[in-house]
Amino acid sequence: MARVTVKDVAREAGVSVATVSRVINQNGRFSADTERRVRQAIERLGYQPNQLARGLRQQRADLVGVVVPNISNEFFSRLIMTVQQRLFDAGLSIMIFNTNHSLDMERQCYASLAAQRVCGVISANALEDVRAAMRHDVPVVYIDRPAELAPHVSVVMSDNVAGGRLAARELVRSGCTRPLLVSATAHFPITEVRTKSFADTLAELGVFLPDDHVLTPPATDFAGGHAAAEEALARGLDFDGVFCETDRLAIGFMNELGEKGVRVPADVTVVGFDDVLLARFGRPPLTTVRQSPERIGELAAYTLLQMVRGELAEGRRELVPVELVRRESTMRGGVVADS
Amino acid sequence: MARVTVKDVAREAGVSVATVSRVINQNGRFSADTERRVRQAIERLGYQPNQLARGLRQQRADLVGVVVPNISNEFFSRLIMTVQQRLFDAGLSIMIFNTNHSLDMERQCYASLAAQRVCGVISANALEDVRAAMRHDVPVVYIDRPAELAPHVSVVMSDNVAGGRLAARELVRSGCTRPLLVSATAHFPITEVRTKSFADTLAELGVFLPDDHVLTPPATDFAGGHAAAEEALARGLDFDGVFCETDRLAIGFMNELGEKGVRVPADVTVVGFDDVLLARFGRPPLTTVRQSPERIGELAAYTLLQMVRGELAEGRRELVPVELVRRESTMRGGVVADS
DNA sequence: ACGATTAGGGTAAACGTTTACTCACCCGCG
DNA sequence: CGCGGGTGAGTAAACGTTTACCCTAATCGT
Repeated sequence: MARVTVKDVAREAGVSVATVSRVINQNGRFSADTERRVRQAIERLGYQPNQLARGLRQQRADLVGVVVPNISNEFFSRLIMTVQQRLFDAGLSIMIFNTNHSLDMERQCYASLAAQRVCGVISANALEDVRAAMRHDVPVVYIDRPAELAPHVSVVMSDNVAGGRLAARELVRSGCTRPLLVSATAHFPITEVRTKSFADTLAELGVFLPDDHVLTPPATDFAGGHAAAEEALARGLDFDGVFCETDRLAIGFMNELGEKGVRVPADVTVVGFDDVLLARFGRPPLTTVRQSPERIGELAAYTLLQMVRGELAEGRRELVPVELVRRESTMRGGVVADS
Repeated sequence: MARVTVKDVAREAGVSVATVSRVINQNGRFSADTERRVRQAIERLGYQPNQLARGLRQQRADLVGVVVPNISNEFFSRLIMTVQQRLFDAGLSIMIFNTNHSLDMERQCYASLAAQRVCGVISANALEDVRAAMRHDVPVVYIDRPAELAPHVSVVMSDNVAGGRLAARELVRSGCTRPLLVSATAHFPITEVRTKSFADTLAELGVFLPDDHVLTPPATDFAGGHAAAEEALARGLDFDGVFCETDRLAIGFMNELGEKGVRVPADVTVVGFDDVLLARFGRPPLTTVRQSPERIGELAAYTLLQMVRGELAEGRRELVPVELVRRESTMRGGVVADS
């Protein structure tokens, strides 16, 4: 299986390599007849341009780096799927890196991306400045990071202020007067904004959130929620409503409540954040603030494309709206499943 | 930020480019003193070798392609995390593609990987022959695909025969005499093996699985399980135990049963497959056949590395053991949460 | 003492593209 | 009829590495 190069195609089509290149990239001039001959030759030989050579010549690869803290978090995997789809359609491949929330790993990722001469980077929950780390002024889109805008630096994130407010209002609406907060800030700094907005809104509504009603479990997944519920019950905290800053926290929390005979929503109402697939199919179905990784990914990809093409000089900031999805976990008067 | 090349390093260190290259790649000969000078120069200039140029020269990139059907499936995301970690440690970057179970998309992925001149491919649940599609005899590790071995072609998968048997035995042990099967074969051809082994074992144990007790929902996630349970109840099927070929199917199934007042495990016992994170924290905690994407990923990465380095001529087949994790969903005599 | 070997390192070709320069030709216009 | 401009296409340089080949000096064996 000898590799077929542009030279072979040129010979086969009876033209020069320059012409072949021009046809492939649709720039420069060539006659319709020549184009046909070249395309036929490409087809016949099964030619595939060597991206390495192309990248070397153009001083950048048709490749973008995507850096996320935890790919097995549904938010990020869904984000990646849309980003990949959109960029693929634009002829770009993506290179995904997982940092495990580690700064060290993040640095290594940026180094690797720099070595690959990627033409752009999308970084979610970045702990560090990408361009500084890469020593290269490649376009960057930050997701869920409060970075300053700059030329070639954009930011996309959910409207966490609105999110926190929606959660607080829904909890109060469901009759909650003694709230509890399960925080995710330890792993996701951005959620600090949610927390603040949630607390502020509660205060506005005249509901008090005591300091010891703020739990910060060691993880933000089911196990974390489970642990938080255990702790709340063990410490004998008096609460009738919970805001978990992540659906997985909320689901773990609810399940542990169930184990201990505390009923949701009868005894405690619960609001999550994200709207993961399971939120709808859990028991009870979870009321949550939906953020759309698809929409965020779409915007990130679109923005990056613009920057890569030089169509966007200044960098932009996008705040993606969130929406409350009301389900059983906050429906006090609603249907409570069996039991 | 002008790119610094090997030439700059050579000048800075007072040696030739060849020497710099030799030091970086640790081949050829050079004195300890020279090495020190070169390393210092690299450090001072912040030099990072251009992977594109390197790849072009060596006729292959230090890059491996990873192709999966659905990255937001926990099995695959965990698989990817270990693969990435292992290969990264070996100096390789990975390029992930998501096919959405689409043959068309899969073909495009292989084409893209061929264009990138990757040095290896790991493909999970492949629908097609990778090397044929790539027109290039790059080393390949298939995951969960019953491919024929060949030079540079290896296969890693869970022991689905044992898995199906474990599930059947556990269901029968839990007292099930009227089993139900929720299949995933429509999306994951490999699970046909599970199905067969499950059915065979039931037969051996003298338990009959009627044809109309095999459900094949349109999806293999929570929604699919939900739908399957709805269908089973609507059709008035008489069953007291269920094997769902995926944990997500099982969880969706259980939750819908709960909605309808059917108790697990009192009325129906349930066995899943995978052992996703949630299995342990669900209500009730799910008995399941654990397969380890980490172990599979590790093996796949290791095998690919060997093939890439030419240390493994013939291709090998690895069958990764599975294990039964018994939890509440099959514990008839056990503690049943409230209700 | 002298040829053979080895250690250390330099020179330049090659990898497969893209693209800046060319150049030949044709057409239309004065 | 001469000439300017446009059209189509070829030539060759350049991108940043790696490595085959070569050269010099030193070491070693007899």
